[in-house]
Amino acid sequence: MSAASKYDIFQAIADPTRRKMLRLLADDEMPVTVISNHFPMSRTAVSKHLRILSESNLVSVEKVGREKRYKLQAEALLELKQWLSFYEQFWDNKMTKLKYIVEHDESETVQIQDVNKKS
Amino acid sequence: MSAASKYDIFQAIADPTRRKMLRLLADDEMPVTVISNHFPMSRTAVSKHLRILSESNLVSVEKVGREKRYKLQAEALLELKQWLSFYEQFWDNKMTKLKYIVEHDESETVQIQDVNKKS
DNA sequence: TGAATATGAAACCAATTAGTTTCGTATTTG
DNA sequence: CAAATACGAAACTAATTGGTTTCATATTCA
Repeated sequence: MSAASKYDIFQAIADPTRRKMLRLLADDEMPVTVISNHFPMSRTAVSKHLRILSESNLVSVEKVGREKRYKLQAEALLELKQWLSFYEQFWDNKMTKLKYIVEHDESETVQIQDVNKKS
Repeated sequence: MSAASKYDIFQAIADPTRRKMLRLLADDEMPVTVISNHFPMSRTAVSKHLRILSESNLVSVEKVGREKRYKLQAEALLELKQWLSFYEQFWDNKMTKLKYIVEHDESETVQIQDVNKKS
């Protein structure tokens, strides 16, 4: 597929500014200058963030005339989803427990914390 | 609930060492010394990583005698899942497209890349 | 063609991060 | 009680990060 991503996706989304950029690009693709209007930093700084997002394949770039359109590539987030999926078993267990408590009406008001209590 | 997490969860999982620690603790809770046997760094360094995981509520600590048992708190990852869920709409679109291609047998061998091609 | 626009590379800087070693304090055990 | 064990705080360091400004290049437009 594309070149091996130099940047870790976990690293890429660690920065709040970059997460906001992804969210912005989810609405529409746009060039650097437009993107930088949404952030309190220089266009160059924005450009650097975009490079990191690009190197982790979270955004793609298309040159149109003298501008470069940055576009969200959400599929890159599948790696994150996959990573997360391993841990779902733990929530599932909690959910199962919670479901049990609710169904057996062990208390009047269900307190989420109770799910974690030692039995 | 617990004290406001000083550490961002995105930040916490950005580090590969910390991700490995979470994976290790998924198998069982254990004290620092045992954990540090799995990593090529000092016990103190491991301890610092655990503090970050702890401050983002990804692990909890229970003091047992002179040791402290670190335990995975996978529910903290729900924040990540929620963040991710917003972007699922994009994969879903791709999936819908792929499903269409498969069902209408547009080519002998389905090439995943085709899904992204301009129409 | 010449001015304006869009962009990133380069050099630089301050703050943060991930590690180290050294030391102090609990707790257990002989 | 004294020695051993478990742990983190403190002080320090090197590398990385997130930002800056300045400059060069490509493209468009009048």
